[in-house]
Amino acid sequence: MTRLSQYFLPTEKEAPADAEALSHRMMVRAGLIRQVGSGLWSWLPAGWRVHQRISTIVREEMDAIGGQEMLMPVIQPAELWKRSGRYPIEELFKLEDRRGAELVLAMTSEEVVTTHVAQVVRSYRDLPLILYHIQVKARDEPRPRAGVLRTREFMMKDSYSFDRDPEGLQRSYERHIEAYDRIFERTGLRWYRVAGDVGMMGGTGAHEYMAPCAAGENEVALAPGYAANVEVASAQAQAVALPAALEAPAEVHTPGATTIAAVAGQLGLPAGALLKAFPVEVEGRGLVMVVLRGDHRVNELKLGAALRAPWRAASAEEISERIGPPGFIGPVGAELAVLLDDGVAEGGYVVGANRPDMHLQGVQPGRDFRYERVDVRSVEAGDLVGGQPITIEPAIEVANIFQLGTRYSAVTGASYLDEQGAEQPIWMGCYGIGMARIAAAAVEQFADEHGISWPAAIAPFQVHLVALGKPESAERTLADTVYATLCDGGVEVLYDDREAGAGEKFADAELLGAPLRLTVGRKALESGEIEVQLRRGREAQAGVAPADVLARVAELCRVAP
RNA sequence: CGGGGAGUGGCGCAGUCUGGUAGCGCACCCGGCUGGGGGCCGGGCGGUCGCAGGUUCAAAUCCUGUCUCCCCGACCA
Repeated sequence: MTRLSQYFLPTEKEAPADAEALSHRMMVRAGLIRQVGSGLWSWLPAGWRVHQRISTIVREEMDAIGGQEMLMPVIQPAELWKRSGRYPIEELFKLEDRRGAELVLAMTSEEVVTTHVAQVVRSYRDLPLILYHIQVKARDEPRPRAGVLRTREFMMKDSYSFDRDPEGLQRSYERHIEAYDRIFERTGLRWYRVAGDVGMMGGTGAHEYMAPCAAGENEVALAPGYAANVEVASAQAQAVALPAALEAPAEVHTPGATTIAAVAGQLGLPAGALLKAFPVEVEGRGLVMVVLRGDHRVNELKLGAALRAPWRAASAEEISERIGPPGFIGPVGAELAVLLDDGVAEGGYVVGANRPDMHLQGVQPGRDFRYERVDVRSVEAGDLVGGQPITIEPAIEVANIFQLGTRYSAVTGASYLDEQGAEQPIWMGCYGIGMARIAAAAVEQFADEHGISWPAAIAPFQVHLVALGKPESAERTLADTVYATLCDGGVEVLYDDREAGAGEKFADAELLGAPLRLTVGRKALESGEIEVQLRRGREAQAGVAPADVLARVAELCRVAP
């Protein structure tokens, strides 16, 4: 029962001046959210309805795979986080109580949930187990941005799976994939699941759920049958026309040419005919030289994964001392290990000669320098996967799933006794979904110049009922009747019973974006039919007699996007 | 953390350079008209100009400090 004349829905004609992202502008204008501070947002009644509908879908699908909902605190003892090694994370909010005891605001709940499981689970008979909660998360983001897309406080569903062994973890992980696929199918979003970075979580597998949209902070590489975050994507490089290798490398004078562009320009060659040397200092291994095609870029995440150790770019001093003059270094004759990127094909390349103002031409990898193959470059649009060119598009990360392994169970002593009575570590997975990002992604994907256009499954209201005509008029009386019918029929309906002009009411209806708009006015009185319009595409539908309105709405809700 | 920008009624802005009665549009309140795409007329309410200090006869305006917010980048377990 929601009458707009009484409803706290502060719509605005103009968006805040400093709002850039579409979802930020639209959600504020539509009266769904209001800012409290940087990265801190209130959800107003209509916005919270959207949020709740998303939570409900998530909850239903988590329950469907046997997840058990619980609730863990936002404020947690720092001790737990020190034990897990996550206390130094800069994004972790740290605070003290009045006695000076150290506390944190949880960004996720691995520490707490693992503690409970460690205390309770004793036997292999207690596993597997999936626990989850829908709770506030706090993260001291260096830069909150774009409305509710990146905030310092937000609601997240986080679930945790506990299994006896890696095979069990794999099964729990796959169950989550099923649940998440269904969740995103139900939300009506455009989405895809991509291979993700396992990062410092150090697990054995990770996927991210991505919703493509302009405001997205991630980039996803796509090809038929392939989708991966560019952070981890691999693809076959596009071919580049190369001069043949010379019988032996030949020196060429390249005065002042310290960049790929400068060398390519002086020699009249494409950048891809050069090799780029990127010396890095690797912990426990010392200086190594990463070599890529001149037109390729190093992907630092992939490099970190390939090196399997912390690393940093070598300093200019280290380069001068150990290799040669910066800007003119290359793998030939360098006395250090060379890691050659997969993007470098057979051919004769130009490389730095390790002497000032000199390069070498006709260099052939393998013949002229020894190397170890790695895949450390960033993929680019047009690279091939399975013979098909990839495209790269921005996307919002709306969920992620990780196979954690035994990292947290080891530090909290979460173990069980197997059939032989031997103590075994519990294998864990963790799985997150952000409700706010799903809402924002839906706005980003479907809004048009008139406003939001919600997928029916997460719309704040199914029906936006607009009453036109003077108060107390016959059309108002009819609208009241229609409203009562819809409410009695269990339809989620927002009734615009305000004393306002038609234009204002239609504009607000399109801004708020309910999938279905019903209009009761003079035309309805004359024709005996209530007008029906779908928000998506603003398509007028056949009218409906007041007596049939429930059936018609039910029918349209089934076909509405 | 680096770079850029902004704080003036609820929202969007002008005024600041060149110190001198704080303004405009929208919204809001009252009255009337209109009643199918943000309509019209008339009358109103509402602002210590982010905060603190300084200069001055006088500060939204000049100076110093400080807080907050936004955008780009870095970062993003």
